[in-house]
Amino acid sequence: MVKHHFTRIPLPMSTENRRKPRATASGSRMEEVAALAGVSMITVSRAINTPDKVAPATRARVRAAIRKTGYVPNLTAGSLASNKSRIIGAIVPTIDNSIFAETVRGLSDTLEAGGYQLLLGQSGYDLRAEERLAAAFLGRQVDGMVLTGGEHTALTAKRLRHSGVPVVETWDLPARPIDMVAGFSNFEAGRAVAQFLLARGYLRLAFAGGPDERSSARLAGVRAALKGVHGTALSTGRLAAGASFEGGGRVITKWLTLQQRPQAIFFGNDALAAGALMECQRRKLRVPQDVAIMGFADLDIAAAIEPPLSSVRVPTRAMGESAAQMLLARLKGESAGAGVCDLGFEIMSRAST
Amino acid sequence: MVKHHFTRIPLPMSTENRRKPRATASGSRMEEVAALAGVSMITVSRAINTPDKVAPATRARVRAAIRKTGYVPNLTAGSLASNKSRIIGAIVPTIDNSIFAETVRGLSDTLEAGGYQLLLGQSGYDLRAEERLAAAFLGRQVDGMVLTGGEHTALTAKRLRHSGVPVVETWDLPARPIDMVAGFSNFEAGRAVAQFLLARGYLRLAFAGGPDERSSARLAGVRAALKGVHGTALSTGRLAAGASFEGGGRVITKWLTLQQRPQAIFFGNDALAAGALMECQRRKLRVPQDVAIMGFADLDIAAAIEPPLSSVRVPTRAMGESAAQMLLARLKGESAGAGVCDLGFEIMSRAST
DNA sequence: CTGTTAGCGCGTTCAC
DNA sequence: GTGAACGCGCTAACAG
Repeated sequence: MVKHHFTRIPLPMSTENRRKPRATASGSRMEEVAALAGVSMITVSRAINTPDKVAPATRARVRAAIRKTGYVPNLTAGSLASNKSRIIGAIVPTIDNSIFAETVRGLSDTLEAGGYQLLLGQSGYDLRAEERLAAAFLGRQVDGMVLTGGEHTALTAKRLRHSGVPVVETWDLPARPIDMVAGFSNFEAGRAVAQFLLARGYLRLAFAGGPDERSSARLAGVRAALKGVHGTALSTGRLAAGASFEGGGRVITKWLTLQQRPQAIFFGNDALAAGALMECQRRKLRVPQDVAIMGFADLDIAAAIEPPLSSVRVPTRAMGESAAQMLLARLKGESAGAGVCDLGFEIMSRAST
Repeated sequence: MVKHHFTRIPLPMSTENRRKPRATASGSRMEEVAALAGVSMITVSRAINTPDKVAPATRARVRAAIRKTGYVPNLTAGSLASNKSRIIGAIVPTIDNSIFAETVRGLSDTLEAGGYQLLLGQSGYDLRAEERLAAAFLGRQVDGMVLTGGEHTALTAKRLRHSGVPVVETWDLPARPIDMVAGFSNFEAGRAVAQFLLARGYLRLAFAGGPDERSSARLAGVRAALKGVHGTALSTGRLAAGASFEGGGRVITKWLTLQQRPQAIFFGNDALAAGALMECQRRKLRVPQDVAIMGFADLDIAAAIEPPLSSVRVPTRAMGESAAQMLLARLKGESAGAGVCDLGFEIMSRAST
């Protein structure tokens, strides 16, 4: 009697037991295209990715076959094989706020033109959330990362440094960047605003901004400008994250209760400043006579509102575009690319100050 | 003499010629984790993806090994093997415009809570661009798609239908949806606005909106409401895509040149309407006595501006959240999920009308 | 310019 | 509860 005790005989699985080709309604595979065009798969691959390396006649046949089959390449498989995803991950605090939306738009437009796509995450100004998103993005083999600001958890920074993918930090000039930077100095912007206001005769200033790192840097800049200047004063109020018209209005309400009222208020962004301006309209307060108002970011509303709002023009869109270009350059192998790109800012003096 | 005429002897390639394990700075592979934990790869996989199916002790050892190695799973490889990417693709006209930004935020937040990520594309109101983006997203094996509006190229619709991935259209109620819908009726919104204005005694109306399909639907609704009502008139002006304060101001300038001036202007969005309002302030025109102004979307600025702006509250954020929930439900296998979700709208009557 | 071979890193399938 | 093999669909590396 034969004892059936085979300790593993690696028989090929019966065809029935093989994993079925996926029930993909999503169409044909490269193999079919190759068969139809009478070439090998690699030729199809090249006709798609590097058309120059394929003879024109062959290329035409492959293209025809692609059209006939309705073939859509599976980029996931391509990514796995090539270790290139052609995806860039970007993390912004929020997209509601037009200031970051512009940066995302610059990023997205430039990346799409370069054949890359944007995986977008919102951190909600929460560095833990940023950490989770960054990990998830790295797991997806993004080819590059764009972050907002220079403040991250230690783990985020470590992972990104070790990942080997190019990284661009935006919206600030971090003292110790992870990799590349496309930003401007929030500290210098704060200082410039304070100097501007001082020069116009406003000595008692107020600062009303968010709790984030960049806002803090601007506040530090304001402090630096005021330091040792006689007769100056600074009140500060931190607002919850986010930029609302309503929040700006509340600052005016609060301001009215103060004893020594500040002569000028520097807001963390134009939405707050515009909200304050509208509250002043409602209360018949004169701007800038009763209180001068300064915004930040120079959104469209700054020039449109009455009275026009002084603000700080920052390179919102340019930061996105530059970040994308720096990444694209690095990904093309131009490793020499500029490391830190200071895109500057500009004080826009209008009627509100 | 032996004749060396081997017509292909599949010798293993010499080790030197093998493709090198990628120069990945990005860390360890699952194999190393498995070795360290003394288990097989599949157990590591299960400890990550379906922890319940692994004994607690084993799970703990795997977790420790993951921590020690700093292992980050390669989701691309996982996607290829499982045919699931845990990525949702979304295409909006633009992200600059706060109205879509809110929807994207709702989407992103809900998807991230469900373990999915958002691949974002901007079409710039261009259906061809949408077509390209949709193809690229499908090629990336997205698990679901979210589109803005119900108008797409025939090819886009066909590809999406054939793809088998769940699709949600937002911001309108298409007559013939591709799959699911989370929106509201732009036609009815237009009609409701016209009826609202007529009821308040404004008979000569103007419509100033963008060139997109949803704007056209609202205009059609306005027309329907005016039809057969004696003494009414309608001027229309189409603005370039996008919503700027400045554009709204220009409408007022144009309006001043008209002979029979419309008594009320219905704008395609609040940015235009607010821009118009600010232009009126500048020109000392009284709102609504000289001209009534109606916005759309009920952005924050509508309630904040002076005079407060009548508008139509639309479920910007809810559309994003609902779209995400519908997709997540479908992806969990709850195929019964509601097909069309009309989230409605609400006329916000304020001082500008 | 075109083809052959091997394998990217993981999840699925079945067996135990 | 755990494991072994196979292959997802494509591209890198070579040879011709």
